[in-house]
Amino acid sequence: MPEGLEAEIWRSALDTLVGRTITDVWIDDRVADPELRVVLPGSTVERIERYGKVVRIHTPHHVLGLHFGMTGRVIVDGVAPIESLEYASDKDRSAWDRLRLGTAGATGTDPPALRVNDPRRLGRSSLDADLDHLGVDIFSVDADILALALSGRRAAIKTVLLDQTVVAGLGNLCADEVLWWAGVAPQRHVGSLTEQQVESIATAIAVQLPIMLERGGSTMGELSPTRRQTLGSCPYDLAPLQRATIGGRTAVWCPIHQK
DNA sequence: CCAAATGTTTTCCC
DNA sequence: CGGGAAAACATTTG
Repeated sequence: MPEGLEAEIWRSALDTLVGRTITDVWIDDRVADPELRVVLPGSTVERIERYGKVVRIHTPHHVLGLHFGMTGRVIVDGVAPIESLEYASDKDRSAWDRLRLGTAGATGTDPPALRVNDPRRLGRSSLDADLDHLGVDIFSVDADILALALSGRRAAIKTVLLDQTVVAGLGNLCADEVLWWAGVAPQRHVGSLTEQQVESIATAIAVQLPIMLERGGSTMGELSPTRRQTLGSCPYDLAPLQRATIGGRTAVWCPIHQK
């Protein structure tokens, strides 16, 4: 579930922690840096930042980076800003918690201020990780920047858009959604795209992602999870949607208007 | 039992 | 060192 849009929703929700002092740190050492429990207690949350799919919690001397893998979710003061459809039968199983932070101040001690819950354990919590390897953030894309980021790449556009070193924050759902709006087929190789097509992709990123964010995240596009799964008809021209594996991920697209 | 799942990372080959 | 493809990772759900 978590793509850049979900990370942004969680960043926003985590703003409530700013100014609080971290008192308790509990982590699953398999997916979190053990140093966290040494350096975080006693430090104050200064600000919350997001870059790509990573949420960063700044304290005076360290930055706690949260990456959510495929199934990570955030619970703030006992409330989940996003309710995942996946694993919905038992979503609050505490055995799936990978990180818990308790804070002094605002709320009592009972629900941890922050829980990261991740059944599949593909997410990671890191300390002072750098972002150098990431490409342009999804909310900073324009046509020129995208053209530059794509230059030198030859693989299918869908694959390249998912590469976090090219554009940081696009996941499988948003990538398909963007290409659907841009009218570009996912298997098209980057080198074969016209300037106009690259521009359309940049526009789709700039226009549609904020709309999806407002609606609640990467599952709120025209190619909804239901439509993807049932392979219904294209909402634009009613042609039957197609599905294939591209770059190791499931791609869904309209064979008529996506060229 | 099998396939698939919203994401990286690693490995191997050019 | 870089691009690309495929496998690996871990766990649950349908």
